[in-house]
Amino acid sequence: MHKLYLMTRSEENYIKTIFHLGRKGTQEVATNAIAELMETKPSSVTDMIKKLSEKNLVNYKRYQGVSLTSLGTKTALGIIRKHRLWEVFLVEKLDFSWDEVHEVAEQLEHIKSDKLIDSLDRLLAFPKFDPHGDPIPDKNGGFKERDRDLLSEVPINTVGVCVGVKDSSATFLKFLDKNGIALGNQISVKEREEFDGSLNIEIDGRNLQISHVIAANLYIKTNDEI
Amino acid sequence: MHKLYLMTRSEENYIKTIFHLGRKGTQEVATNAIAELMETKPSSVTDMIKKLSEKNLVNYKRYQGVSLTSLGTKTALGIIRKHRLWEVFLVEKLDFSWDEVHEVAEQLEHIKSDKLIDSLDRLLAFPKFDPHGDPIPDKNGGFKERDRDLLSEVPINTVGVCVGVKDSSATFLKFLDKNGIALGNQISVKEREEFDGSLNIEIDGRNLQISHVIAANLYIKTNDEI
DNA sequence: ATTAAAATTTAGGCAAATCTAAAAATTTGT
DNA sequence: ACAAATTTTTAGATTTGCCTAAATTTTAAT
Ligand SMILES: [Mn+2]
Ligand SMILES: [Mn+2]
Ligand SMILES: [Mn+2]
Ligand SMILES: [Mn+2]
Repeated sequence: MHKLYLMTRSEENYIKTIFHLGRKGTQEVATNAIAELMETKPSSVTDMIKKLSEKNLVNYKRYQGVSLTSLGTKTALGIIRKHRLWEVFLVEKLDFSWDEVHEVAEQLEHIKSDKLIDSLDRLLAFPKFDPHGDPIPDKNGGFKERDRDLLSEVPINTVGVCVGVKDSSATFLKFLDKNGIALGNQISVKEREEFDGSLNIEIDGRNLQISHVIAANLYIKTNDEI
Repeated sequence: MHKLYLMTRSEENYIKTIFHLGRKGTQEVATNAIAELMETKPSSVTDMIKKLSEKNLVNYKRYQGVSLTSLGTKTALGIIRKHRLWEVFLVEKLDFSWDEVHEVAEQLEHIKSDKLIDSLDRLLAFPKFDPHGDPIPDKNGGFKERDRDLLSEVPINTVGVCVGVKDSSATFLKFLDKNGIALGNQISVKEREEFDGSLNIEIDGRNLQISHVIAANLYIKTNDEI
């Protein structure tokens, strides 16, 4: 029934991009937004959208943007599941660092084999999150965003654990490495500088001053939950 | 220097096919042979050969067939290395059976990342042979064909170990499974039926009658070496 | 040595995925 | 409300990899 298996790599990349853009706003996804994220031209996007629409992967009305159908969403989740499982594999089994995995996972996510990905899942002991703290959809596409907050938005004296990054560019991740910030670290927010929004935090015992930009790209899971 | 990295999947598949066809005979590889193995048309092969020739991957003179250049050979060995390492991975780490790995490896062999393949090599403890008994080229493309003989061609009373298959189609491999024939098995040749070339062998203690066709697709490493 | 057969290449086309430039629709600003 | 700016789509090319059909070259058979 689902001919997901005869999708081209390009089609898969469009679907994935539309999924990511669609998550944030509740609006339809704009042609230009897709083009920008995929580093292609709007006219190319329009062409592809028409094809995806034919295949019932997206809802599309001219000039009105696109959204994924349920089939499209399912497809996107399948690709994201593969991407993130491969990222875990690279870190856990092949000793890649978290700033090296994305590029390779971009290739591996297009490998077609249900058995492969389910076996990989088992080998990795069914991980729930990837190396950047992003949730991994299960076999049926089910996944729960973890309850978490940007470090830049929690009140002073909040205590919690670093559970993810918003920006997962290699540049940012290497910066975090250099400053000894990693997922799993205990963090408490000591002070917020009103002038520039920088934070004084305690992380794994050490004191550290981080800019607002950094804080706005770190997710924390606070201890004070119900 | 080597722009191996900007080869398309199609180019890589042609190079790999030319390598495999070139191994056997010492002759140039024929256009039609490539077309048949790749299930494409001779005219398509000619088109691609021209492109590969431009890129200095094959030697080509019109109507005279092709052969790999040293760059082409190096490229082929790189792809074969990846293919076979992935096959080992699938069997050793993901519990695939030896008849299931080839199709997936056909996809995985095109993933571009030196770090990935070298780490995989390490994870697998630098295997020398793939699940079908074929040798795995090392990082530098060096590899030695194991000294072995077709079961159909050794004399009566030869004793040895089953080390490989010539035909590695799923059909043949499943047949071997069904008859309890696996790599590593001790084999001794008891009798050869002149009429049809079938063999009476002892394999891991059991007696078994196998047809000439089967024997002609099983490699044995004999015990009587220097 | 010719002729017939087979192998290979060329010529011309097609589909996918991209692009540039121009046209059309929508949104924004006053 | 209406012109200007922006966004999106269309039109027409290009590249890659493939195809069919026809022409060319090589090989095999008499
Ligand atoms: Mn990633
Ligand atoms: Mn990730
Ligand atoms: Mn194989
Ligand atoms: Mn193999």
